Amino acid sequence: MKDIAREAGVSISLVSYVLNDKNTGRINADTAKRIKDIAKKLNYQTNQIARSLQNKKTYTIGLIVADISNFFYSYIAGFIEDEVNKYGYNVLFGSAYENPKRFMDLLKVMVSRQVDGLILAIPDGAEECISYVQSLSIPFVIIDREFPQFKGLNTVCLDNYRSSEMVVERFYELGCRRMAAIGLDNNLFHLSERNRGFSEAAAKLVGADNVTTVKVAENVLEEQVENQLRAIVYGNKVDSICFMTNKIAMAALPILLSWGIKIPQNLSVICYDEAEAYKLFPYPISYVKQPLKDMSIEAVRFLMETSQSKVLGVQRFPAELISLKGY
Amino acid sequence: MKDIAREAGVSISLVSYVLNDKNTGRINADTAKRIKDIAKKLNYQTNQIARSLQNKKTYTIGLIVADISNFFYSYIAGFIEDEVNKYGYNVLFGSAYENPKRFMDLLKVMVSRQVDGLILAIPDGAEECISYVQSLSIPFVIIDREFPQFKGLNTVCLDNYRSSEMVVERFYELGCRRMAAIGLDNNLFHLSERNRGFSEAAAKLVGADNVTTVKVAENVLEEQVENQLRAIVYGNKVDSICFMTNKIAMAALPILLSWGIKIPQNLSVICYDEAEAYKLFPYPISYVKQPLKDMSIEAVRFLMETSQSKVLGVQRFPAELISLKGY
DNA sequence: CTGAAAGCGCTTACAG
DNA sequence: CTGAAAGCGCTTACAG
Repeated sequence: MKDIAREAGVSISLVSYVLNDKNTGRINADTAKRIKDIAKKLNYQTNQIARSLQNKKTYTIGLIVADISNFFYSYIAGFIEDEVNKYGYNVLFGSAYENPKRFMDLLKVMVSRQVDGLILAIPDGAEECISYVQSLSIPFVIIDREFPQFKGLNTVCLDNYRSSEMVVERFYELGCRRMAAIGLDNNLFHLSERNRGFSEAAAKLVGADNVTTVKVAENVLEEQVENQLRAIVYGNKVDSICFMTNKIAMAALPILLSWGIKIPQNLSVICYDEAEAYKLFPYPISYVKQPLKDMSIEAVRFLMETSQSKVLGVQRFPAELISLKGY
Repeated sequence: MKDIAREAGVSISLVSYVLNDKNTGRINADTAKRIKDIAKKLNYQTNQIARSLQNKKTYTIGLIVADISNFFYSYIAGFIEDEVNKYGYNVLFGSAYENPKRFMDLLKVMVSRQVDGLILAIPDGAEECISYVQSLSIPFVIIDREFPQFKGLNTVCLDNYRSSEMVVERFYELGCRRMAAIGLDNNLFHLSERNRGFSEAAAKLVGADNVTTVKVAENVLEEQVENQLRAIVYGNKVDSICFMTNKIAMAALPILLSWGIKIPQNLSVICYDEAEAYKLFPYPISYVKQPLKDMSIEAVRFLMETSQSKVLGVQRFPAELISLKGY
């Protein structure tokens, strides 16, 4: 800006006004044009750092996901990026890998970088991070997960309870009367709700004796999925099974395939989350689709309009049950 | 910092020195401890924006990929994030969606945000962006793609020519004598090299008459893949086919499946890029694995050590041919 | 219609 | 061992 001012023979202030289209009414049109031309000639790009320091606004949204290389979060990241761009914002991202300490570190980095808002997928066991982020004056919204023990959190997530009720209802329509679900063994509330929705709806429709629900640990997922699957399919002789997360589905489906189990003749299967991979599976896979785009848009919209300090509360989005090849 | 200084009864300068562990030798240990304690009590986080303005260093790397929701780039993004974190840096990312204008806009945003380095997957037709980024004083490295018409570019990519030679050699070992490849119809050099490597190696081994190579347009990929596949498989009666990008593979495999084609009995198939999805395919899929982690690490390493203004040149990483279920 | 000045929150060379 | 001062590149209220 100093260079532009010198070359145009005006003050830095004036350059600033012109380049930001402020005070346009009172500025000589010729001078304005001259300044703009020089700026273009010099290939001037605002130093956003300096501007941010003055404005106390960085036009940056911090996004902390569990793992950017997981397609669930990379989809979300893509939608969020597209959406914040519409408002002239950019995304600073980080993966916490479900690690509370790493999450806290990322949070502090985002804070020190003065992000204007945060979108957070908070890991299991990071409750103290919630208190911390609440103590900040940065607007934030929690995505995908729920923490009901904290009041007044702005949250965008799936209606998890209802989503697994839908799964059960579909199984029932298909004539299934012995249902199973494999879920993840952790304390994340949204996953408990999924499990609860399944168990309660299934018990009501076919009786608790005909419902099997098991949980597998994340760190030995492959191995436990195989063992549990064997017990459920060959032991309990169920006619339907729901994989409650996409990772479980990706571990379980190849095993069913290797056992020569036919879907849906031998077993009805419904998975959570949309995956391009289902296209490569030789049997039709129904799945619970989360409206990730709508959820992302809502999260961003809230942050952008939060200056009016509105409250979002917990927004639970309805799931959609998709039948890939119609069953 | 002002608050800390006031509470500690010292100057802001001193607080700065202590918090940054500078001049440690000359500072009273007690004073230092007192300042650090107060900082902790006040939950002080440096304002990186102010620091960056002064230091002319933002500790931010700009990453522009084609599409963050594509697993190829989300893997890269994950690796790059992990790696830059080791140096105390963060990642500002953007997806250009293969659109040169969008790419240029993202580039300018990154510039105005004073990123310390750039990692770029430059789209087809964005050559003028290269001149632009070269005119800047920001170190940058191109990832995945090559632009040989520009000299002195620092590039990290696959040894694409050699990779498809390997594919051909594998087909040949398997006894295949009529080979085909489906590639993408654009001008990206790295993809041409893949195609060229395939054509030349195949012509040498089985004669040009026994080699079919076709290209499909990105925007009507699904449809063209189906048509080309029909012509190749039923018309040309090839015994082996290589899908030159992961998108082509994801479009083609379900079609082969629906036609009841058995792999490798009826047709040998090799795809580009590692995809979790292959696990769900009922036949073994061999694929060309790019060492994305090594490539990401190298790109970051170069940026971090570029202060010594070294030259990287074009680093071509060797591909690995993976047989999922050994064929 | 335009400019001088203060200030955003830091860092650091310099003086004491 | 510590502090006053200048400055990073902008913005904006104020004066003229």
